[in-house]
Amino acid sequence: MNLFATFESRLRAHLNAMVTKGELPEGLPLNRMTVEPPRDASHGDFATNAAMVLAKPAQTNPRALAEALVAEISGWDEVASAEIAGPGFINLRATEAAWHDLLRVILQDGAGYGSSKMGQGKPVNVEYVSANPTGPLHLGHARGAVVGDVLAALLEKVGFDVRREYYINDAGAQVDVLGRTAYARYREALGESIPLEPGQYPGAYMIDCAKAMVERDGDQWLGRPEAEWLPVFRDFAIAYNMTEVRATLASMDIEQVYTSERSVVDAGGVEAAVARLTELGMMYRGILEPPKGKKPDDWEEREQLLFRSTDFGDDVDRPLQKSDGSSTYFANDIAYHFDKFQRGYAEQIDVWGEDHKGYIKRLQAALQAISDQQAALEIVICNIVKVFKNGEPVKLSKRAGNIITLEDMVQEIGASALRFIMLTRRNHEVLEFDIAEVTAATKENPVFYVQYAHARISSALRKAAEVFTDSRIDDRSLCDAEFAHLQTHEEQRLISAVAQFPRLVESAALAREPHRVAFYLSDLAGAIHGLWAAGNVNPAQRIVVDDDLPLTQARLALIRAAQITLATGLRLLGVVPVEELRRNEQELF
RNA sequence: GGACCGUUAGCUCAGCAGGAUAGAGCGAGUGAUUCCUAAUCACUAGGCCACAGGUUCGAAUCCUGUACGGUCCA
Repeated sequence: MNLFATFESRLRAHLNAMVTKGELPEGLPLNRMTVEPPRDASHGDFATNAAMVLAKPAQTNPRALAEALVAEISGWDEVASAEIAGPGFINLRATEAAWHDLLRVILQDGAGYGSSKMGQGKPVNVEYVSANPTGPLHLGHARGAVVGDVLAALLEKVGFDVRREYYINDAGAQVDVLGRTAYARYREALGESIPLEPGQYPGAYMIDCAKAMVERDGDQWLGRPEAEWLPVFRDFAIAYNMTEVRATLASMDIEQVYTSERSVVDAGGVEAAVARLTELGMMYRGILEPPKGKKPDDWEEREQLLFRSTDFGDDVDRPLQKSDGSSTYFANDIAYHFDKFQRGYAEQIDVWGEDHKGYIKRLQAALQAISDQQAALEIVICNIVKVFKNGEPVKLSKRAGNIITLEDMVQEIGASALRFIMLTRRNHEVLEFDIAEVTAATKENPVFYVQYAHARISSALRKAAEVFTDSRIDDRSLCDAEFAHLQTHEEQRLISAVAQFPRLVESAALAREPHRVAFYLSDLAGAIHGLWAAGNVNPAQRIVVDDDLPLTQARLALIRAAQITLATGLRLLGVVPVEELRRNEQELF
C-alpha cells in the first residue's frame, strides 16, 4: 500500500473526470503532477503541486483550480483535511484511520511491503561485474557488484522480470597472455626458472593455478609447441580464475548468469552483427581523421570498416575491424549486446567502472542502431573506491602485489557491512571508507546504526513477550490493536517514515540509484532511535508499558511495521538484518 | 585538442521528475541514563547551493558560458 500513489491516482482520475465534463481542457500535462511529502512536516502529510502545474495549460489561475480540487479532495475517506498553501500547493492530512490501515497492511504483507507492479513483468537485463577472467576480484569490483545486484533487486521489487548477467571476456589477446603466464608458471612448477615477460600476470594465484595444472596433466605439456598448449592453458586458467570469481561473488550472495564472449564469437555473433548493421546501411569503408591535439607519431591513414556511430550521437565513427581483418573489441561487444537483444532484452543496463566512461556513447549508439531503435542501453557508472585503515590510505598497487582481494575484504568486514558501505555514496562519486569505521559500534557507522535500530525492536518484542505472557503479540494479532493509542510526535514521525518506503523503492529503481535505499534506511533508523529515546526520558512513552496492554499492543504494531520495513529494505541491499548486537563480540554483524 | 563526471555548512555528504523557510552526520555549545542495549536521543549555532547569464509563476535542481578538481580518448 502506497498512500502517495493512492492519492495521486485518485487525483488523476478526478482531473480526467473534469476534462470529460468539460470543466478542464484536454491534453493537460498530468505527468508533471506529483504527490510528495512536504518539505516541512508541519504543512501536512502530503502535498501536491497539481494546481500550480496545471493552472496555465488549463487557462486558469492556481488558486481557482486549487479551490476546486480541495473541494473534491476534502471528501475523500482517507483525508482529514486539505488546504491551499503558499503559491498554490494543496496540503493534505490523512485521517488516523488511513495511517492505521497502512500499519495493518504492512503487518499482513510482511516482506511484500513496498513491492509494486510498475514494471509490468517487462524483461530487463542487468549486467555487472564482468571482470576479466585473468585474476581474482579486488575491492574495485565490489562497488559495481553491489550496485548492479541491488539495482537488479530493486527492479524485481517493482515488477520487472530481471536477468542478472556476467559477461566473461574470454576471447582476445588478454586471455592468450593469461595462457602464456599459466604455461610459464607451469614450467616453473616443474623445476625450470622462467622469468615472466612484461605484461604477463605476476600474481601468486597463477602459481596455484599452474600447480593445479600439474596435478591434472603432469608434465605432458613440456617441450610442445605453443600452438598445442596455448588453448589448453588458456582455457584452464580462465576456468580456474572464474571458479574463484564465482566463489567470491557467492560469498557476497551474488548469483548471476554467465555469458562467454567466446561462445558469442564462435556462434558467429560478430558476423551476424556486422551483417545486420550493413543491412541497415550503418557500415562503410573509410578513413578516420587523426585525433586533434594529441597526434600520435605512428598515425597512418588507412581504410577501415567503420560503423556510423555518429548517426546516434557518438563523436566519431568507430572501426569494427582492425587492419588485419580481425574484429575489434567493440565489434565483439556489439555482438554481445545484440545477442541480449535477440534473447528478448530491449531494456539493458550495464554497470561499468569509471574508466570505461568514454565507451558509453559508442555502445549505446550501436545497440540503438542494430536494434533499429527497438532497444536501449543504459549505463550506470561506478566511480573508484579508496580504502583507509585507521586513517592511513591503503595503497592498491598491482606491482607491489598488495592488492586487496574482494575475498579478503569479505573476510575482514563481512558481506553485509561491505554491501551496505558500497551504497553510502552516489555511484558516480568517489567512495572512501575506513575499514576501522565500518566495523565500529558507533552511530558514525551507518551499518551499525541501522542494524542497531532493527535489533532494538527485536529487544522490545522480547521484553513484551516476557511481560505479557498470555497475550498474543504476533503480527496477526497486532492487526487488531487499538491504533488510536498512537499519538506522540515520535510515533507519528515513525509512521510517516514507514509510509515513504514504497515510493522510495520505486524512485530508486527508476532513477537507477540504489544508494537511495541506504540513505532512506538511515533516516528510518533515526526515527526508530528517536522513538526509543523518548521512552528513556518519559516512561509513559516506553514501548512496553507494563500495566497497559492495549497501548503496548498499538506500539508493538507500529515498531513491527517499522522493523518489517527496515528488514525489507536491508534485504533489498543484500544485508542480513540482525536480531541482536553484543558489545563485546568481535563480529557484530 | 575533445568527451564525460563533479563543485551544497568548518569537515564528510543527502537533496527524490524544477516547488514553500536548502537537510543529515561529524566537529562546536547545552541538556537527557534507578528504566526494553545512552552503542542512543533532544535542542542551539553554522550556507550568495563555485561564478556569470538564460528559461518560468518559481531554479541547488533545466540550458549556455567561465573557473577549479577528477576520469577517459585508434
